[in-house]
Amino acid sequence: MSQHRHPGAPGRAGAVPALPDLPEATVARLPEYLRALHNLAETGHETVSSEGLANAAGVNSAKLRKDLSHLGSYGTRGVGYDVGLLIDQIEFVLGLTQRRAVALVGVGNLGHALAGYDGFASRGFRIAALFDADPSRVGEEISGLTVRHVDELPRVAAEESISIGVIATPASAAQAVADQLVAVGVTSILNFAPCVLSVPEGVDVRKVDLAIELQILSFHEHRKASLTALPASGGSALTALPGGLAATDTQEAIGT
Amino acid sequence: MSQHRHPGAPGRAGAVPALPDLPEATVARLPEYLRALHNLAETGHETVSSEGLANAAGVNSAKLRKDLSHLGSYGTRGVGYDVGLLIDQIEFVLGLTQRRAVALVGVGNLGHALAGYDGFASRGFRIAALFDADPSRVGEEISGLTVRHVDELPRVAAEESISIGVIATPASAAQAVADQLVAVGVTSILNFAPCVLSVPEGVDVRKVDLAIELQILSFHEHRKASLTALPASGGSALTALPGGLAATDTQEAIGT
DNA sequence: AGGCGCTTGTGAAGGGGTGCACAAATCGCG
DNA sequence: CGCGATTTGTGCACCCCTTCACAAGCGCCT
Repeated sequence: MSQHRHPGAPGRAGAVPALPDLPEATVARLPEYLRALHNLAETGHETVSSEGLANAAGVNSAKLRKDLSHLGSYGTRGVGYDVGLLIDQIEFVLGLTQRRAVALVGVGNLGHALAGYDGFASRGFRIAALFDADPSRVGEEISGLTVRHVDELPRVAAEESISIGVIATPASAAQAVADQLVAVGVTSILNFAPCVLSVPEGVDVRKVDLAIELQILSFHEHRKASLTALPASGGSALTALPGGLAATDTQEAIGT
Repeated sequence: MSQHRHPGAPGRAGAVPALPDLPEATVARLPEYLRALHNLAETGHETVSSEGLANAAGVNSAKLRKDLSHLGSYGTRGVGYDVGLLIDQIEFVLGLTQRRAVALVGVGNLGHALAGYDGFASRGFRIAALFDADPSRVGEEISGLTVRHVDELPRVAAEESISIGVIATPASAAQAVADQLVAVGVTSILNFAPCVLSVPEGVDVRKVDLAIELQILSFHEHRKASLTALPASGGSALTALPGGLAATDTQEAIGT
């Protein structure tokens, strides 16, 4: 692999640039490894082999080794990886050494659930503020936080250092909210509204659309149904799956 | 809902299987196109160019054309695509001509929100039943549905034809629920629990992990921050990493 | 009728990701 | 102290996907 570094490191040999630029696919898997590692740590494991960790994370072991090699992590040949060390490394690379503040806009059905979701807190995030445009919702208390009007966003952003904005509004309001978030300096947005957001360069948007996931499953369901209605010998789609590796091939690549 | 319009069905006798097998990446984008098309239809558009639709869906126009060509859809050169026709074609391919029944297991924080999410109903799905293992939750009414105990799943599955199972339980319960779903014949599962599910071949699992999305954003946020604070500052946070990311290995082979 | 502008559909090139297979490295044990 | 068992790190080949660029097709206008 050509280890081309950024063009701006002339003199210094050995001076390591800020972060290795990881393949996007690797980045998407690191959180999964991290979760598996925490499980292992809690059950008392001190080291783990690539095979074991890959298994726990639901991926191929070669892929896992390549992923970890990208971030320069050293395992020990013949032994495996040090669980604690690996956790620290991945958390550092993912920028989780600081607890990031999240602003959640839209406390409807979904927003309520997100505000109360303890999976955020347990994995390095802190919901710092809740917003809604509906005056009748402002003032409501959810999970110890008071809902504020979205117009207060600038003031709150000045106090707290908002790292990520989460949009859980109806689609019709999402773009306006995104604009407001960008205006107060938020450069990472997680969008639950079913619509395309346009944002300036340098702002990252990830989208989660619950209905889309169902529609993708629906496609496979439809395909499976149309296959069983096909050839003779009652083979059924289960035995007729193509290629060698039919198992769990959907369990990945969400997003991008 | 519309009729049965199989792409290329008339005239071609048996040579073509019921469904073209689309690239997975294409399948994942079709729902996005569908949503954009519905928006266009509501605003009175009868046709749309690949450029226009690609724009509305947030993708490259060449990619969109290739995607649509995969499902045999005809646009008209010089004009574009017929919006209504394209909607029918995509809905057929995705298996949305029937309204699919969804069983939701786990009515905690997230499950509540999913049960009330109207984005499902508006896009071809019907939540047919709610389940939970907690007896204190059984009997509760949510969005017009009564929560039943998860042990009733077999009986309900016998009445309703469950197409997709959604798991919104804690991670500790997810595998058991998945097993139960598989046992009653569900072959598509959407998993919100942060864990890896193992299922038999032929069962599709898609996973949505809200915290993972935040962690991916956190990575990019971290990277952006480390880039702006770049050149002369030798230290950076790198040295804070236990074990160090000493990627100083110049182990490049002699190649070329 | 014929030409012109617009748009689709696709061949081909390039990039990225995946998985295999193996050499290199490390540990434990005799 | 050296050997074998074990496991990492990675070169390589393959495959999928993306993107460009362009010929072919269609409607409209003259």
